[in-house]
Amino acid sequence: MKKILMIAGPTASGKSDLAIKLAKEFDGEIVSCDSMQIYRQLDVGTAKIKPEEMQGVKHYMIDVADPADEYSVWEYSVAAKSAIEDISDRGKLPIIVGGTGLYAESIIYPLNFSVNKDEEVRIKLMRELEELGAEKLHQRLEMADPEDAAKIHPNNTKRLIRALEIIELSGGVKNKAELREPQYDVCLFTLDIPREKLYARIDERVEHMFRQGLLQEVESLLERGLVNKNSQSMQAIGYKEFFDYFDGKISLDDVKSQIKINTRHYAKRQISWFKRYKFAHNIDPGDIDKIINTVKDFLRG
RNA sequence: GCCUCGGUAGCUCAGUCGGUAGAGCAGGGGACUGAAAAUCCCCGUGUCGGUGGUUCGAUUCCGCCCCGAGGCA
Repeated sequence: MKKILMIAGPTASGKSDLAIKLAKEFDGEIVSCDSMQIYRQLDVGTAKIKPEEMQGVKHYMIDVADPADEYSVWEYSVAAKSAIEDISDRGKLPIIVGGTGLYAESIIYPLNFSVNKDEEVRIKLMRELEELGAEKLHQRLEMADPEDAAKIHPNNTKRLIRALEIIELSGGVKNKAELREPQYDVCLFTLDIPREKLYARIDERVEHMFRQGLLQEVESLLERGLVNKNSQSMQAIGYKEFFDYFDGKISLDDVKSQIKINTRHYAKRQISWFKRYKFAHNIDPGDIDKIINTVKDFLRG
């Protein structure tokens, strides 16, 4: 199995900096694992690394989709794994970096499904949801796939619809995660810094984004017609909060504090997600010597 | 100075026809391979502004006081 490094953890914990250090130390190349840095033109709000900050280290899976595109784990997984192969074949160390748990999951374990999407079916299901209610649809899922139904709360209509959509389109049941085996030899670091410090860094980062012209970035995206309110990319924190401001419902200060709050919530969810990887090295990103030694051991082993 | 309306959880507010109170947000915890920066679940005791009085019992009724908003002067 190919050896890869993976750096995960909450937003603003210092993943990118650490990744650059390790890439230089171990002759690595970086594969981003971030569902929003995928998009071109979403630079300030996603805290995307700037070309000059890359310090000559090659980056993959950044700026690979248009802001109006819908992107999915499946697409990510295929492209990211091909980048990993490429890096590895050239004798360099692939370093996967990012905070999107599901995307990270798709690197650690193989996905056992492919693209399966149909706008018509989804619209039909959403209409049914309105007419019949979530309870009824959940019961339908229970008939088709009791195991899956047990895992999806009736209030979680987004997941509910997706599950039914998959069943309708595939004519069967959803694939189960339990059957999967790791596809790489992964050395995973989950960055861990005290909550208080993390929140302070988040606040600082949001302030910085505004200074860097976040408002202008969002306005420009809209003015050029590159996105609309419903674009998947506009669901990102740092973007979606502006729409109420454009509608005159809230002030710019409200937008800013809402972004801070949403980012904290997001960080919390990321922390929860990454706890599932019991094999991870939970570590302070400042403890660089220990990290480097851990990587050395990993590469020798 | 007088009148009116407010003063209840960190914030915004609901409520108690008198039996010590509850939502949203914030905060905390969690779930999650198919839209994932998405989506969803769980967690609410606080001198109910202060002080007297009525009452078996007051945050709820009455008096006074303090604070805030508005109106009349």
